[in-house]
Amino acid sequence: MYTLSEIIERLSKRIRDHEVKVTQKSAFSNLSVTQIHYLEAIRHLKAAPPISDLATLLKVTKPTATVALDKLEKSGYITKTQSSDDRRKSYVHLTNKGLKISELHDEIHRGYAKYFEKALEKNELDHLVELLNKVLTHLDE
Amino acid sequence: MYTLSEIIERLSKRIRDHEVKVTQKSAFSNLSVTQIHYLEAIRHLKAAPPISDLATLLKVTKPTATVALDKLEKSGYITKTQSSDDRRKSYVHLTNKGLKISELHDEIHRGYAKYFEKALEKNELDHLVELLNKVLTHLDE
DNA sequence: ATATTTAATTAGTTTGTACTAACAAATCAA
DNA sequence: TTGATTTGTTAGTACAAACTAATTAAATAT
Repeated sequence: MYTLSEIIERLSKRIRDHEVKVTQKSAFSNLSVTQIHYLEAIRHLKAAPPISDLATLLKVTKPTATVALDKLEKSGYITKTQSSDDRRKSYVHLTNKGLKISELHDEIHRGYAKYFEKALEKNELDHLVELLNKVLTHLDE
Repeated sequence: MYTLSEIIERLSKRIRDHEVKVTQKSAFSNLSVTQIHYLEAIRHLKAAPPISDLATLLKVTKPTATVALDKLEKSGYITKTQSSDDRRKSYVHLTNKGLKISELHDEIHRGYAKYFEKALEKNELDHLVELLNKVLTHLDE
């Protein structure tokens, strides 16, 4: 029987390992976890974000984001369009290729969720989801 | 209301961020998360392990482990002693300094556990711990 | 005794991700 | 209009963390 802090440590480590492992295969082969996080961030924002917004969101400097996005553009995962009302701005868009990859990434977590589903009964699982939602909601505040 | 896979994604990301953030402060200032994982691994093993064992456990090559441990030795977090029955072997020990740091690291997770405790009632928390233990046990098999 | 294997190291390299400084171009404010 | 600010880029750098190949020394097997 693990304590809560042990559970937190073990579970987060395992999920991370799983993410890295799956990422370094198949469709993701040439993308790092960090790069995929850029794609995810773009997708989760409603409108195509300017580079600064992405830098802020991902907590990196603008040059860091610029360089990372350059790579992603060259490999065809994103495109940039210049804003018409402020021509300094470049909006970042996912290409179909980029969209697919970022959706595949969600699949990793869904895959991991299956382990939970296997380990628990339906009603236990529902309760777990409920409890964890409560925790997450509390963290969001 | 988040789905299970969203929960997994968000929670593991937050815990990781928390770990990195706390690690880059105070007593940890000059140690990376990876380096702390070496210290943790040494502590969690009963006897002082030879370098090869650590490399295997941490899933890196021996040269990688050697270099990492050299650094930790120079900074005074570990020591090495030559085995008497096989003089090729070097056993790795934590110094007091290294022990303290690795224990402090546990503190990070205990700190994170507090967020859970704040968000939930006592009986909810107990139930959550029970359910997550069931998941972890299933994963361990 | 000689060959093979094992433990650890050294050297050299690669990759990923970040930074600062300096700058151009566009916009905004005085 | 002129100066300050903002957006994004380029150039140069730094560092962690990993790898392979080659080497030393010790132990084991033939």
